[in-house]
Amino acid sequence: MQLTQEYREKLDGALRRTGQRATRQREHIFSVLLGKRDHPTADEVYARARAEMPSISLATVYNCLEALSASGLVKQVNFEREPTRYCANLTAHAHFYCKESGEIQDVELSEQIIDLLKSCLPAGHTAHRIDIAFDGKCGECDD
Amino acid sequence: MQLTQEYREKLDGALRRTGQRATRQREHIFSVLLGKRDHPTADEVYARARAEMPSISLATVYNCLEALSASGLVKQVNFEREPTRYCANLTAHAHFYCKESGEIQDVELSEQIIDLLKSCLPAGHTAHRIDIAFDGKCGECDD
DNA sequence: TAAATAATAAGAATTGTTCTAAATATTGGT
DNA sequence: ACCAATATTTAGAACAATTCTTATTATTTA
Repeated sequence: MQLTQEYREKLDGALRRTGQRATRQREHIFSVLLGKRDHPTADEVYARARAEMPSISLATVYNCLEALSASGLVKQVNFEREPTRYCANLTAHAHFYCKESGEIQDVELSEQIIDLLKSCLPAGHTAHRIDIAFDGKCGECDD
Repeated sequence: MQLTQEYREKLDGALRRTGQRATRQREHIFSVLLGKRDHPTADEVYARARAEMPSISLATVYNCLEALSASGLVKQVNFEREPTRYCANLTAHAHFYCKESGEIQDVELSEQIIDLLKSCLPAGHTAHRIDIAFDGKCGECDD
């Protein structure tokens, strides 16, 4: 899995802007996330990363995921107390988690509905992030 | 902190309905949550509970909080990877977390907006729970 | 190219939570 | 009220995800 020129520039720029260095490992982890757009845990990213870079360590995977999150290229997704998952979809979206199949899906949200949610906040409060997670049954698992 | 008759009946009924027993410890933990309606972590609940019941153990606190959640009287609230927090507010509401003050506030949501959110789901998907967490600055911390 | 700085690797440490097993409490049937 | 059956509590060990530590290696800057 090679990063296209476009994504490499995006990555280098984003890292530099946040005072971080572009390294082979960070590039590789980014390409792993772009390569299969499910919502892997750090362990899963580690397993996929090792396929092409056997010497990478789990600590480095965490480190890279943190660097990518800090640079704004990757989002961390949490469901209750489960391991953090990572995704490279940067559009405003929520997540749907089907406990039956274990599958996680992105749910696109309009600006409109985000604004509507923000309007529920008490005066003076400013939200710089909104996390929305649905729990339920997906189409396949639903009776 | 004594449970009112009303709340004791609510508790006993809810526990019985979910096949669980009413115990001194569960009553006490419930009263702790009703007594101060912030969003304490298990450790904080433990500290408060011990004030009146010094022999209670942390494992029991976790156990009671789990029993109360299972019975539907208490909600678990998670912010990213932080320790789970517990609250006895059962109305549909979101949470606002101010990282500056550390304060957590309930944000009431209308049925309308919940329905609107549900309507964003792909066909066939049913949500049996929606978690909404705002991150930002609250009125006092905002410039 | 050298010096300064940042990132990596490997494993130890930490944190919040769950598990285990023995002791205790609660419940339902007499 | 009493006994047996079952659930809960306690204390501490175990666990899983993540972070930290330190020496080594890579990247950047001058």
